Parts: sequence; C-alpha cells; structure tokens
Amino acid sequence: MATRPGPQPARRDPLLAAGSASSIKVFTALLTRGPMTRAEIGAATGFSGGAVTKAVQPLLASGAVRELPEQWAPSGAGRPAVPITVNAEQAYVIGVKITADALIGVLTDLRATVIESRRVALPAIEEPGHHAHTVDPDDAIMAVAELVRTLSDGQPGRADRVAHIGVAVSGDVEEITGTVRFSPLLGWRGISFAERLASLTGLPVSVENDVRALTVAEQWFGVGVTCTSFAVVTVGTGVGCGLVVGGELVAGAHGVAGELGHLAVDPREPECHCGGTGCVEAIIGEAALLDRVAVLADQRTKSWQDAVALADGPRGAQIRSVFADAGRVLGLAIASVANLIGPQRIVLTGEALAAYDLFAETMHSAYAAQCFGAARAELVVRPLQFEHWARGAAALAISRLVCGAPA
Amino acid sequence: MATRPGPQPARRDPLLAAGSASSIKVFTALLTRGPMTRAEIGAATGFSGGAVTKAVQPLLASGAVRELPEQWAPSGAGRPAVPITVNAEQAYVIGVKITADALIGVLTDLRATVIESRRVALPAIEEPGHHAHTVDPDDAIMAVAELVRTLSDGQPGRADRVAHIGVAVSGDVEEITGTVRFSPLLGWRGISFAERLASLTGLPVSVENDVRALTVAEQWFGVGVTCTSFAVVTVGTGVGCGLVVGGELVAGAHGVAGELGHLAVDPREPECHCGGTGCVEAIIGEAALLDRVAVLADQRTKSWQDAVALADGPRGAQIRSVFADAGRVLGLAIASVANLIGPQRIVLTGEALAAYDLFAETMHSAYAAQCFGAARAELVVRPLQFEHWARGAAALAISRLVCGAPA
DNA sequence: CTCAATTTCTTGACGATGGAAAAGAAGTGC
DNA sequence: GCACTTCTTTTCCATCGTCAAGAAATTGAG
Repeated sequence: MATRPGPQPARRDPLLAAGSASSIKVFTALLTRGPMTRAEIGAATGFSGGAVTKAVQPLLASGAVRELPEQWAPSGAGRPAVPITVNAEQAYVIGVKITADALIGVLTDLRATVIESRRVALPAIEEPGHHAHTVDPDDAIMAVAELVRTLSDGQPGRADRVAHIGVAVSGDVEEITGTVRFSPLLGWRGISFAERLASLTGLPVSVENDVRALTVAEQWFGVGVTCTSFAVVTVGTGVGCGLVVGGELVAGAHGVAGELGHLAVDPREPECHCGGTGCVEAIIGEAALLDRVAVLADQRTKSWQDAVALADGPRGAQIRSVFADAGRVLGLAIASVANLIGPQRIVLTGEALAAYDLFAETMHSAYAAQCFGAARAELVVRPLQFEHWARGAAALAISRLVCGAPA
Repeated sequence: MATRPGPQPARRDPLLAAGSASSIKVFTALLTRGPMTRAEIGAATGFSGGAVTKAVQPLLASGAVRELPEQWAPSGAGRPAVPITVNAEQAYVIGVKITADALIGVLTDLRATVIESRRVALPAIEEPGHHAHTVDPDDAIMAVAELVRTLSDGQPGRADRVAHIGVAVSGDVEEITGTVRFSPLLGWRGISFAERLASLTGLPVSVENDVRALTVAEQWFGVGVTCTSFAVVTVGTGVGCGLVVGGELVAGAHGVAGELGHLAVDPREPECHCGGTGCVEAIIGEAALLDRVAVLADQRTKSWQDAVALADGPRGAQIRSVFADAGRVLGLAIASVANLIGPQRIVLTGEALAAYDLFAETMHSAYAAQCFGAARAELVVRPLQFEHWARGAAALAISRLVCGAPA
C-alpha cells in the first residue's frame, strides 16, 4: 500500500486528552444534561462529591468546561451552588449526510447545535440498467472535502476549531475503519471513505450508517438523555431502525441490525429487492408508496410532499386509504420492535412524516393493538428537518471526539 | 404486613462472600469455560498474571476452586501450568419449571449438570369459562416446596449443600422481587412467589420468565460461552424469544421483551388472544397448529408427538403441508430477529422441535430468503429434553448465586 | 549431570481511582 | 452576629490492577 500524499491526517482529536475516565463521564453528563452544579453532577453520575471536584478540576483547567455566574440557582439556604457548563464552542464538528443527489452538511458546536448548514447538489451518473442514478465515490469525497472547507471557512478563525468530521451514508458501513462496505442507494462497494477524506482534509473522520448516526444523535441529545433503551424508526426512501439497548447502540454481529424495513408482514405482497417477501419497505417505502399514489393519481410523484398534495385532489379518498394502509403496516412494524426489544421509547422520524396526518390514526391504532401487554413503548414523533440527517452525522463526530475510538 | 411464620429465609447464599469483583469474574470464567490454568485465565479475562494470582487465592482458600493434578497439560518447555477448576459440587441448586399440569424439578451442580430430576403432576382446577385449566398458586408453592425437599433429601448430606432455588414460570415475572405479575397459562396474577417459597424452604429463591431462564442457561453454559449476542427462540405452547445483546439479557423497559410470538406476519389471519392480528403464535403455536392438524386428521391431538405421528396417516400430505407452512412462518419470525437485532447466533428450541423434520426445510429456506444481507445469524437447533426448562431455572439460580442480586 | 532456556506463578512496590469524613466556604434567617 | 444549611474542597485511606523482579518447575542441549 503506497502512502497517499497530501495533507497529513492531523488528528486534532485529543479534546479531552487529559481526560481520565471519570472526567470524561462528567464531561458527557454536562454535555448532554446541560449545566449542572457539582452536587447535581454527583447525583447524576453516582460519584461522590470529592470525586466530582477531582474530575472537574482538569476540565476547568483545560477549558473544556467553565463555571457560570450562578444567577439561575434556586438560592435556598446554604452555600450557593456553582453551575458548570461545557464550553460548547471550544470546538466545532462538521456532519455530512450523503444522499443520492446531494450532500447536506452542518457545522455544529459540541452540543450539536447547528451553526451553519449547506446543501450542495451531487452530479449523478446515469448507469445503464440501473433504475436510480448512482454517485461516483471519488466525486463525492472531493465534494465532501470542498463542503467541509466551505463550512470551516464561513468565519475567520473558525477553521482552527473544527475538530472532527462525521459522515452519514445509507447502507452497510464498517464503522471501525470508516469503510462503506455496500451502499445500494449510492452504488458503492468497499470505499475507504474515512481514510480518504481524512487525508484530504487533515481532520479525523468517522463514517456511519445514516440511521445509526441519527440514533447516536438521539442517544446524546435526544430521548437517550433520559432513556437507556430506545429505538429510532425512520421512514423515507427506506425503512430503518436504530436501537439502543442498555445504553449501547446495537451494531449487529455482522454489522447489520435494525433492518426494520425487511420484516415480513404480509405474504401476499410481491418480492422485495432484498429477496424477501412482504417486507415492510416494499409496502411503505418511498418507491412503493409513491408508485401506488402515482397510479391512482395518474401522475408522477417525486416526493412525499407531492403525494400528500394529491390526497386532496381527485381520487383523494383512494389515495388517503393508501396512506392509511401504510400507517397500519408501519404501526405493526413499530409494534414488532416494541414486542421484541421492549424499549422505553420509540422515536419515529423520516421524510415520510410529511404525510403524518394521513397515516397517524391507523398507525397508532395498529400499534396499540399489536403491542403485547406492557410492551407499549411511548411513541415520540419527530418531524424531520432537512438537516437532521447531517446533524446526526455531527452527533456521531461529537461522540467520537469525546469518547475517542474510530477515526 | 404480618411476617409470615415458619422456617426463616436462611439466605445460605454467600458462596463467594469473600469475592471481590475480580474473583467473581475469574470464578465465572472458570465455571463457564471449564478448567483453565492461571495463564489461560489471564488471557480469557484480560487480567495480568499478578491480578489472576491475587484473584485466585481467596477462591482456593474458600474452596470455591481447586487445583488439578496437572495431567492433561500440553507439557512444553517451562514450568508446567496448573489447571484450576471450579468445585462444581461444593454447592447444588434446584431448578423448577412450573407448567399448567406438572412441576419439573432438577438438582444440579454449579455447572448446571443435572444430578437428579423429577416430575410431579399438579392438580388442575377447571375454571368455568376458561378453556385451559389453571393452577392454584398456593397448591403450586406447596408442591414446589415439597419437590425441593424431595430433591434435597435424595442423598444424605445433600440438603446442606443446596444453596439456591430457581423457578421458571411462563408469563410476566418481576425478577427483582420474584413476583409473578401475570401468567395467563397458569391463571396467576400478582403472586409473591419468591418470598413465599423462600419462607417455606429457608432458601433464597429467584423466579424468572421461563424463556429468559432458558436464555440464562445458554448464556452461561451454552452458546453464550463464545457469543456476546444471541437469541433463543422457543416454539411450543407459545412462541417466545430470549435476547442477549452485548452480553446482557434484554429485560425490556416494562418487563416485556422477546415477544416473538406476537409479531404480525399475516394480516389474513384471525385475531390472536393478545388482541393483535396475524401473530406468529396464533399461527404456529401449539393450540393453533394442533387444531389445524386435528381438523384434517379428524382426531384430537394432544401433543406435538401426536401430530407428528398423524403426518404418516391418511391425509398425511395435507398435514405435512400444515407443518411446512408453519415452518415458513417460523423462518420469517426468526429472520425478523436476525434483521432487527443482528445476533451472532440463534438457538432454536422448544417442544415443537419434535416436528422438526416436518418443518425444517421450509423454515430454513424462508429464513435464508428473508434475512437481510449479512444478518444471517447461525442457527443452532437444540432438541428439547423434558428437563431443559427446569435446568434453565437451575442456571438462573446459579447465576444469582454467583453474581448475587435478587433473592 | 549440569546448565541454559523457557514458561508459569508469586510477590511487593507503585500509581490510579474513588469513597468517607472532616474542614472550609458562602450564603440564609433570625 | 449567630446558628444553620448546603455546597465544595481537602485529607486520608482502602482497593485494584499493573509492572517488574524473582522464584519455581520443567525441557533439552552439551
């Protein structure tokens, strides 16, 4: 293997280089559960007071956290508590989501608050015999590097603070090495994405499956703050699912897990592209559903929004019943997750939420009916903003930055 | 709450009372991975040599483990290694499985090797309006206590060594307190089983859901020895599933998990007793399947064996196709587990394996077809002996005895 | 037989970790 | 100012596990 020339992978990583295990624990607690006083940190982490003081000291010294002018303290009797907060702007991360036709990139602070977001179109290659267009991996990597540069240079001095890049790709990703094993959507196979992007940008790069990245975002900054066991269900082009059990993201022994889209729910349905029969995705995935709507409306539909719009037109009743039926299937699929894993909560998100009003009722009732006993996890519906996927990638980057691991 | 009189709950537990965390780790490694030399223990647990020595010392002193006359060492150069083994007979446990019409109890050593097993019939109560008979909980507890006594007294001196009782019950069990929240099969609701049995026997008692107990057995003495992520699928009266993810048994946020029997796989099927539609259990559970066979054979069938026998009689072809169809559904259900969790292996067991030959082919092909990509976990088919459920309960007792926790 | 070489096991010093308890700090309420 | 409360810091200590040195027990070569 020849060493690739170009900017060295600088590895600016060690944000918490001085961090002992307890310091990292305290830091992540502060990062995810907002400003807290030392006493609260102790309660939240289970550490004794003394241990908290010891853990906080190096964090203060390194500028990772700072004390707040105590203002908002409830000020009862006793010595006033000093709230401590993470210096969220001490470092930035960039998250990029790669879709078949565009890149979406966000620059966020350590709390995953989006500071700037950008979308750039990707040139598509029409491949003969392939119904969807695919993306050239070299083009994509160059374009991501360019996008990273643009986001980094948005403000003077900003570039120095960008500490990590997270990339979210649909498909099978080997997270340790940041290699895209296989992405049907993009037509990629065995692309050493992280390595190549790191060498182009000089920054550490983490690559993950998009649904899993979104799940990491929930784990750190969403329902995971109060839950050790939850699922994230996404419905859009595909139907996916990220699982956190016992506080840990479920990776799957062979890198595959959360393939909710390929549960078999109806033997009458035709074969799915995966080789299975009656797959959820083959019924309520974008392609299947929009096709069905298009046939009824006698008009091509390119997005969930289009389809929703048609539900008010002629044959609206039939179109609405297509959505209602999809809602039922989705409800059953979510119930399968609840029955099998028993998570505390299930977050529902994805592009299909544009049609939420059209399928909510049947989804909820099918879900409620199919859930076994007490398995009925609380459903959290999370409408998807266009940069959410990229923010998931940013959350991935933050988690790597804080906890270390793959680069 | 009046304190119940009778023999005190003696809590003979502290088998490893002197056990520090590392000692317990070493002990469980020895228990589950057989005799090992100190060097091997170090490799297996990740401890340094010194740490192993220190951890082993108290175990040797307390008689928990012993050195073996080194015989079987591969004897290369260097100081010969001394294999160390758990004193499996230093303590016994008793595992009891409660079914609707009988108790099955086993006495095992610490390696879950069955030393003696017994089955006693339970008097059934016919309840008006209830299609199956139920069991009076008081009768059952008395009968279990009696069974424990019988197994304990099988040999002089044995009773003193019995250290823990595990009980496996179908249904919803709160393991912490050993309370049976709801068992439809037995018709129980809110029975403080562990507490009452402990007070009757003077021994610590752990109660668990039967499928989960079987899963603990696999975790400690089965596939779990080489796997940190696996599923146990049982098919019999019901269809259940125990999950181990990241080395931890999945309990479910509300105590419910692994309800594989209530995945929806076919909207054409009638409603299941759980309120869902197209549940796996309503298609291939004992009741559903035997009914279908009975109709075809024009003859009542009471067990899987009966049904299998009929497959050679008149209308055998049709009966065989019933099994084949059940195999297909089972294959899809198992694939759902594989697709969602991505375990390394899936253990298939349960009474229905009596009919394995009749459904194996369709099951395997449906499983293979429905598994998404690399999710195809290795299937381990584990024919069920009649005391396996009870041995699961014993494994539960061992795990509690060694790791502490609920009593 | 003697002597390296080798591997296993033991021991003791050391650093890291985190808890308990006491002391100190900084307020409130009277 | 004084008691009282609560938060934070400090000090001391027990535990844990690594490291390095050395003791023990064997093989195999000379």
